This record gives sequence, C-alpha cells and structure tokens, in this order.
Amino acid sequence: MQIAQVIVDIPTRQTNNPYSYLIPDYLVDQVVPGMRVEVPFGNRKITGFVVAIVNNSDFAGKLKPISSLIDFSPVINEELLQLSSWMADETYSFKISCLQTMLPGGMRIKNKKRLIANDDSVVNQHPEIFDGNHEIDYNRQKLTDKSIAQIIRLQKEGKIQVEYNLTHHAKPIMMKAYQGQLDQGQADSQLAVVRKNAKGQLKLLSILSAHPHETFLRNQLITQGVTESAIKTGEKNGWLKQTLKRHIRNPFLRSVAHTNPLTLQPDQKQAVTRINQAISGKQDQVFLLEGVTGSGKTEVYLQSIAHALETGRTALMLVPEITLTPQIVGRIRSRFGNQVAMLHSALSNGERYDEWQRINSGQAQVVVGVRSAVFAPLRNIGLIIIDEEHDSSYKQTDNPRYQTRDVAKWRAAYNHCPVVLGSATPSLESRARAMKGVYKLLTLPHRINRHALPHVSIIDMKTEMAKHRSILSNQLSNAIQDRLDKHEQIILLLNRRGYSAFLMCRDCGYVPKCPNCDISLTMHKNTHSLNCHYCGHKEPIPTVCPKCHSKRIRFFGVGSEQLEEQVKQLFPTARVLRMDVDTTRKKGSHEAIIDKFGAHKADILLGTQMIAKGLDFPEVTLVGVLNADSALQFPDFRSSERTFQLLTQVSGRSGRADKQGEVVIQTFNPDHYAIQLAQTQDYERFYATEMRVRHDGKYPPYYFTVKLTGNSPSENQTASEMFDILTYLKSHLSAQAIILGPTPKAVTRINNRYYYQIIIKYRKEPNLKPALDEILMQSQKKQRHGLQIAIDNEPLDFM
DNA sequence: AGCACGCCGACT
DNA sequence: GTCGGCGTGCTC
Repeated sequence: MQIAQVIVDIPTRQTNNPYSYLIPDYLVDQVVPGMRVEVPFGNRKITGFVVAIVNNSDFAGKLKPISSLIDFSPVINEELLQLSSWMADETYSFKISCLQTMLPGGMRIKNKKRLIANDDSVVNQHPEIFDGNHEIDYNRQKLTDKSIAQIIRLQKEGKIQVEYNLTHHAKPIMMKAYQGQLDQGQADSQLAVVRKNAKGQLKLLSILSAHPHETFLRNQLITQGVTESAIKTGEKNGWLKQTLKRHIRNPFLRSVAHTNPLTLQPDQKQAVTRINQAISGKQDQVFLLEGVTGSGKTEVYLQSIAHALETGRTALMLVPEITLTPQIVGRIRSRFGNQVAMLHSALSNGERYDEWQRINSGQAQVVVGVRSAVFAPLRNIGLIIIDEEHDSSYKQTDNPRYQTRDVAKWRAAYNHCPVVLGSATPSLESRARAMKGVYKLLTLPHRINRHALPHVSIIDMKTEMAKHRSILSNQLSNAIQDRLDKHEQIILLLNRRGYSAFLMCRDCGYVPKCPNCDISLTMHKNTHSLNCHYCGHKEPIPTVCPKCHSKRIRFFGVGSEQLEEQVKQLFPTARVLRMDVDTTRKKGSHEAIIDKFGAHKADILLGTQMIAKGLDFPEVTLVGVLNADSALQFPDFRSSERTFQLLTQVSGRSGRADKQGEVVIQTFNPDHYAIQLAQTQDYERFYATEMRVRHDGKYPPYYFTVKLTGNSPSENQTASEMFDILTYLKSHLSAQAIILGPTPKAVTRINNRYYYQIIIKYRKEPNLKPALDEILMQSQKKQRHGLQIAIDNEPLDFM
C-alpha cells in the first residue's frame, strides 16, 4: 500500500508536519514527491504538496485517499524539497509558504488547467483524451483512471504540455511554422546550385544548413531575411514542411548579436582562474569579488559561467530587483544566446511560466533573475553568482523572510559548486567573513582602460540654503548648464526616502537625536512626539532649534515631481526624463525610459534610487545627488552603509567612457564619514570606520539579531502580548542577550492595526531557536484574537 | 475555513 | 433539568 505524505495548505493552523493520504489504485506509482494534490480535509478539499511516498503511516486514525492530482509531473524537485525544510526552519515560517514561494507566480493558482498536445500524432493516438482537439480543458470527471495514467506518461515523454489557468495573456500560442527537411550536406549542395541573386533562398538554405531539421516559426524566418516567396519555393522543393509550433513567449524584447569573451586584465584573470578551479574541483567555496565600478566584474561572471557550462553544469546569476535592465541581460544573452532564461518581476505570469518551464525541462542552462530566481529549478548547478550582493532586495520582507545569499549557499553546498558575491561596496557582513577567511576575497582594484574616477565635490546645503531656497545649489546649476551647452548628459538622483518624517534645522542642519542611542529621532505625527525606535525614548517636538534657536526647524523632504518642475523651470530648453515608481509602473516603461535616454533623446534623467544601479550611459558626464543625507537620517544602524553604497554607486555612473566625469553631492552633513569617504571612494576606510560603529553599538556583523513584530487592532492588546513575549524570552535567554523593546514601530498604526516590535541581539544563545519556535507555535492560537506575530531572523533594519 | 465538543448562563 | 451561547481544538 502506498501512502503519500502531504504538506497541506490550511489557512489558519499551519503545521510543518505532513498528513498521510492513501494513494488510490489508479495513481499508484504515478504520484511522486513534488507534485501538488487535492485532498479531503475535514469536510472540504484543500491543496498540498506531496513530500514523500511511504508504506505505512504512524497516524492512528483512518486514512482518506487523495482526491485528485494537480500536477502530472513534479513542480518541486528533490533538491528544492529538501531546501524548503531547511528554509522553514531558518526563517521561522511554514513549509507550505516556502514551497509556494518556490513556484512561479502564475502556478500558485490551482484549480483549472489545460492539456496541450505538442503535435498532431498525440491527438490522433489518444482520442479518448483529446477527442480530436489540440487543446482541452482538463476535466477529471470526463476522464477514466486509465486516461489519467496516460496523461502522466505523455507529459513525462514531453508529448503534451500542461498549462495552468494563468491570466488571459498566458495562453499558449500556436503559430505557423516550418520544419526543415534537409540535413547539413543536402542544404549545402542546394546552396551551391541556387541562383546567386535569390537572396531569400540563399538565406533560407544557410539557416537550414546551420540548424538541420529544426522547426522555425514563420516570422522567425522572415525577420532573418527569408522572403515569403523563398518559403513558398522551399515548401515546393521539399526543403520545408509546414507545421504548427508552440510559440514560447519571448521576454527578451529584442534580439542580441553574439559577442565573444573579452581579453582579461591580470586581476580579472586571477579571479576567473580561482573561481573556475572551484567549479572544476566541485568546491562549495564562497568568493567575495570586490571590484570598483567599471573594473569588469561582469566579464569575470561571464567567463566563469562559460566554464561551468563547459563542464556540463548550469549557472545561476542573481541581480538586484531594479538592475535587471536590458543592458545587463543583453550582455549575458549575447554570450550564451538561448541557453539563458530570465526571471524577474516585470514578466507576465505567462512569460514567467514559460521561462520556468524552459529551466525545469533543461532547455535553459543559465538563469538570470532577481531574488526569487534563487529557486530556479536548475539541476546540476556549477556556479551561483550574486551581483551587487549588498543590495537590500535580496532579503524578502515578508514570509518566508529569507536572505538570498543564504539560500544560494545552501544550494551551492547541495550542488558542490562555488558562490560568487560581487560588489564594489560589499555588505559589512560579507566583507567581515572574507577577512576571517570564511569567504575568499578576490579584488579588482583597477578600472578597465584606467579611466580616472570622476571628480566628486560636496556642497554644504546649510550655507546654500542661507543664500537661496532652491533645491539645486549654484554649483550644480552651473554644471548642468555647462553640460547642456556641451550637449552631454546629466543624471540627477533624488533619494526617495527624503519623504520620510524627520526634523531638521534649516539653518544649522541639526537633527534631533536620541540621548541613549545615537540615532535620529523619528517624527510620530499621531502622538506629536519624537521617538526612538531602539529604546522607546520620547520627547516633544521642538518649535525652535535647540542648538541655534532658529525657528526654521521643520520636516525635510522633496519629491521627484517637484524636482522635475524646478529643473524644467530653470532649464526650459532641456529635455527631462523622470524615472521613479510612478513613471515605471507600466510594463516596459522602465526599458522605454532607459532606451530613450541611452539614445540621447533626453538631456537630463532624474529619479530615485532606480537610476543609480547598473545603468551605463557613456554620454553622462555629470551626476548630481540632491539630498545625499536623507538616508542618513534614518533611525537605523544600516543608514551609513546604505548612504555610502548609494553614493559610490552613482558616482560610478559618471564618465565611464573617454570623458572625465563629475559628481556633485549636495548634503546638510558634509562632515559625515559616509559622505566624506564616498567622495574619495574609499571603501577600505569606510569599512574600518563602520565596523567600529557596529562594534560599539553591538550591531551586526558583531551580533546576531532577530526582530519580532506583533500587530493587532488594539494597541493595548498588542503591547501587552508583546510584553508577555518579552517575559517569555527573558526567562529562556541568557543574561548576555540584549532584548530591546517592546517599542511601537515608526508607523505605529497601519490599516488600523497597531505594530510593536522587540529586537534581540545576541552572540551565542542555544535556547533562542527553541524559544522562537515555541513563540511561532503559540502565535497560531493568538491569531484567533487578532494578534499577528512575525519573526524576522537577521532583519535588514530595525524599523 | 468549518465542525464538534464542552463549559457556562437563561429558560420552556 | 436542557437549550444554546461561544471559546477551543482538530481535521490524515
């Protein structure tokens, strides 16, 4: 007797223990781990993942049988199944949510699906399933048990496709196609006899020669220069046979010319050699590739990926959320062509599903994608790359709160392959590990072609503001006018976080800070006070600056729309493009803006952080940062690191080609070390300085941290429950553990729910894990009373 | 989510 | 006595 162990999806009471279900006779030997099933649960039906097939169950009661199969082949492979268990444990979440995050968005919908025959022969051989149609809605009732077994077999053999009911534009597209009927020799001999002025036919034959017996979509041929009449002739001569081919939606908007590996500089060569040795030696070594902007990290990635492929393995490359622009993808694709699959948030469900399918079936061996692509169903991975490893988008902010770097390391250990963490400004965590020898440090200290770093000047906005009230300093305005005259391009960066509520004196730059924590206080509009997130300190909002007694102490923050208006007013002839969340909401608009700017159809590109990352415009010779310190004022231990990284990154945007670049940084804190050291691009000194701050403040990487957040509709309830948790923690942890809070969050009320948090900082607490597991279990019961608890292991911030 | 079970107050 | 309120626990 076969019994399936199923992780069920129960909305409330979640559990990591599987439930046992009988496998009905017709599904014996067909159900395998990794498939989703529908099962009876109480008096209704729910879905779940089969995680194991066993012979007997230790459940004492009477087992129920599986109701139906959702997948005919596993959607989660053995590796990812194991990963989900580790992840649930690591992130204090439930297996079911881990498994669901591993699937591409569109597939999480369960009910309906369609079966699509890949060719006519399947339709003809199985009238009992297809009834003469190419595509049918899957309907359990209409099919016999035997047919279902057939369907599973047909999918295994790749003769049919299963399409889940995704959004409307996710339908598979069948297009007119032609199958080549010639082998290479035949095509070549035809090529020799065809008239030399029959361009279309020549092109067609050369394609057939290069790809014998392949099937091509009609417009694939047309776009490559094969004429209509040439196709007709080809059909007539028996070179081609008309057929239908499933069109795989192509998320690459344009085709890319093939490029060859570039010659490496000595330090690049050294890095590639070390990485390739680890690939060949099947070592799960982590490398930290530290290279200044323009030092050629990408080429190191590309040649290492090539090596992984040469050894018959696959490669995974992760990039930050916003960076996944055509520029980067284009470079990967120009080297590896159709072996590349791309997974990012701008894809439609249908596109994402197609890419996922290409990876799962082994058609794509290189995956480029954002955070969630770390779960790409690649097999036999030979290399994992995380570009801009310090980027905050690698940590998921809601359940399961995983850190992509850690998942990558797990997969590397499983696949016996190296991980490369690349950055110009590594996170302190990673760099500290490299210093301890846990990671191997590889450095690329030189810019390719020895381009000089841009000249960076810092403008003190305190004195500027005293002169005039413009967002732009005189020096920046003059520099902009100069570039406009020279017909060169300009990028203006506005920190979106400047919107946030903090106080600052416009005359002396004073920002109220907590007396206990050395961190800026946050405006709490609802309580009319300044609060500290770390210790709960509160004080009234001052009406005059406590330092210089000026009355001009107020909120700080400018939006990108206002900036656009001002810039247009000051420079009426300039062509201005704005890029922020508002202008890039529509699919493809991000690319459209980049293309337009790249083609020099605009003079000024202004926007938020998203313009800082990974973009490479050779015509840009001036970068202006309008409010460099707005991130700095955030009441968070990582704000200096973020500021330094951002400024270093944007500075790299200026003057990458043969023109000298200039960067103007406007700030109210010209003396802050993050800004000073960004001016000289001195990562080493920043690292040393910041490490001391982290050490003194008992922050990561010196301490481990956990953030517990509770919320409920009642402020009293939230607070009292959080105090209960505090009591519980105190009784289970050692005296060395630092427990901060509970304190109300900066935005205490969201959607009429009140948020409180507790921060735990520790070095060694063997009892912490079981204590948090217990809190997680208890939180299920408390949910009934409206209280939600979130546990964030190693949070990115304390806010 | 839904249903059973069981422990309390109000009532034919 | 018992009907039914709802808080609690369970569903393979």
